[in-house]
Amino acid sequence: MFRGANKVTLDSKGRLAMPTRYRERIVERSNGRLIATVDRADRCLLIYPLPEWEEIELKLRRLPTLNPVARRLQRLMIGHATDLELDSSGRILIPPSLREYATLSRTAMLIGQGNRFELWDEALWNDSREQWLKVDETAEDLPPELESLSL
Amino acid sequence: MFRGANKVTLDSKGRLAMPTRYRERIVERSNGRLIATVDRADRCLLIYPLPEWEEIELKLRRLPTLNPVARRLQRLMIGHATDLELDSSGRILIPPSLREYATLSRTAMLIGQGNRFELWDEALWNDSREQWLKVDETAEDLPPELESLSL
DNA sequence: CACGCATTCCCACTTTTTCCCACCGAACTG
DNA sequence: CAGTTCGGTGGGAAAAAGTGGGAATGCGTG
Repeated sequence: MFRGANKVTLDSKGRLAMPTRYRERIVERSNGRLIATVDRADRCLLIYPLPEWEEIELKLRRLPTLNPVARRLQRLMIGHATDLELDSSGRILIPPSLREYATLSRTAMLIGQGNRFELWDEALWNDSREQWLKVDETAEDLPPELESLSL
Repeated sequence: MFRGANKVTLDSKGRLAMPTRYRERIVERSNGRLIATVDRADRCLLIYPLPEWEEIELKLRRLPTLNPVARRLQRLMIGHATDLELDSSGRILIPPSLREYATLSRTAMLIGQGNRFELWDEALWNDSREQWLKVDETAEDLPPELESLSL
């Protein structure tokens, strides 16, 4: 599983050096093959090892094509899903369109999230985090799944 | 399967270079033969490898002819279906009538959607995408298939 | 039958992408 | 404290992909 927040840099060609502690696991899990796509809610990218992604894609594709909500989700997620591969120096190349979507500049944050990574522009990540901390969770109605959550 | 968003250009003759990463798969799947037709809901084109299309056409033809909705779907989709073929440089020629339907100008987006592609005018794609992102999905009634979806 | 328009095929140029190597800095080790 | 190794970074060269134009072929028309 992937954990932790890493400050990473995108060079002028859009390449990103995957932190070494993840490399071995990525190679053994998917032979270095990854899929990047956009996040539906936030301006960040989601990066999955290929096998993990294929499960998700299968679920998405089974959704009814004529349903507008499902269609929207398919277009965003499958429509932006791009194959990436670790190069000989353990870097991945983020294509321009995805870079634009997530407003990625030179410094970014790579966040481990279990079966995937999230890639955020550094400034946006910091701002968002501050926002999340400000929200008073107790004032909200928690969905039932969270009521019983024990951390 | 086809995924990802590709910026493509239609030249003055209406030709579109299929991104190379898809070409091999298209050739082995259907010997380079594709079908383009119109989308029911949006001003974009749908492009299927021939065998995939034949399945779709079969499903459409099985729909009850007396149902007006089904009839409309048949007329739109089967009625606009056009044979395309990859030429020696991996390009397809989009016929003028379909170009008009999807208001395609010089720059377009080719979106992989599993068993098919969608072809959008670039500006329309960008606008639509922004619209989709603005919608707060949680506020909508999600179809039951989506409720439990974990990405 | 001849002419003109439209389509198709093919070639060549330009730009982009990919691959590879070399350098720099930091950290660890002897 | 110096030497060595490893991770990160940048750039350059080779390869591939995209783009446009021109010639040839086919079709419809006058």
